Amino acid sequence: MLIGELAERAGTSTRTLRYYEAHGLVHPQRSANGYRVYDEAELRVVQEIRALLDVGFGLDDVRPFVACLRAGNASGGVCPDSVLVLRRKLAEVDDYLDRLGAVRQQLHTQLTHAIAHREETCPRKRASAP
Amino acid sequence: MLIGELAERAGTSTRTLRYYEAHGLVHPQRSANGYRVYDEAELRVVQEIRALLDVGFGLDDVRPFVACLRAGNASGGVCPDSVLVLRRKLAEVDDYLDRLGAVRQQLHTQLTHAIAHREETCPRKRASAP
DNA sequence: CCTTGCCTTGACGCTGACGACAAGGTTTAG
DNA sequence: CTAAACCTTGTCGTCAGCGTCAAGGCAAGG
Repeated sequence: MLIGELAERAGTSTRTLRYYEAHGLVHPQRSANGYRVYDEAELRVVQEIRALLDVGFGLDDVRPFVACLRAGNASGGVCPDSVLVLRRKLAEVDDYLDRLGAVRQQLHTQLTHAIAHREETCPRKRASAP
Repeated sequence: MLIGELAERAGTSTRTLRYYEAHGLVHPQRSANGYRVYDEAELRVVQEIRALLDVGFGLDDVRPFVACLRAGNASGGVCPDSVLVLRRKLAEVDDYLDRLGAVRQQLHTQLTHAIAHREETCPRKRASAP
């Protein structure tokens, strides 16, 4: 399988696949003319990479998962290194959820305050929207 | 007040203040020697900018709040344009919270699965941790 | 006069995951 | 012969909010 085919099958671009290779995530063989040749298994690998990036992982975070897949596991997440990353990411996400929740609260408060302010400076006849 | 003093009082850098100016958020006067001269009110403005950026706003989002403060309001959030931004941001945050929650769920599931997998391939004597 | 400590503009660096070219080789079909 | 459709490496651009020099002007104290 050449790079174009893999790109299409994985729903990505050739540029992306070369980028992953430059960062050590895929190691295609080369045919006589210098073309990259991928075997079927790489499709799974690329799909795993894409899925993890979509979820907010960085390329470095993805590496253990790729290695895990290459080691013959059906899922990239079952190896110890992957689990470490999963734990760390879960903690990060929880952290972010907390902060984002606080932000949401703040926005809500500001909005409420602004509405109240509008009612105060420009009151309606009783309490009804037009 | 010169730029260095404002920077320190606002807890930021001179570079940052010049950056805000380049993007039309502050308009200091100039003294005879070309130095930027800020009046006291600008401190509030800069603090508002910083607060909003910290919460995840972009510079463009911040503009209405600055204008609102300059219009004499005690809070930058009470003007109609600011309220629009607040509403939009609240929606964005809610959206992001949803997606982040889904991601969290996925991570949790993967972790659970990985633990189960470990128990399966490398079982303990009964069910206890060392 | 010299140093110190402000200030000025200008311009490159950074982070991440690519997109978008440029300039060229290969293979196949017509 | 040539056009089409692959492939190659290399390099620059993107987004945001600054950090970090660089090179120089201005003011004041000793």
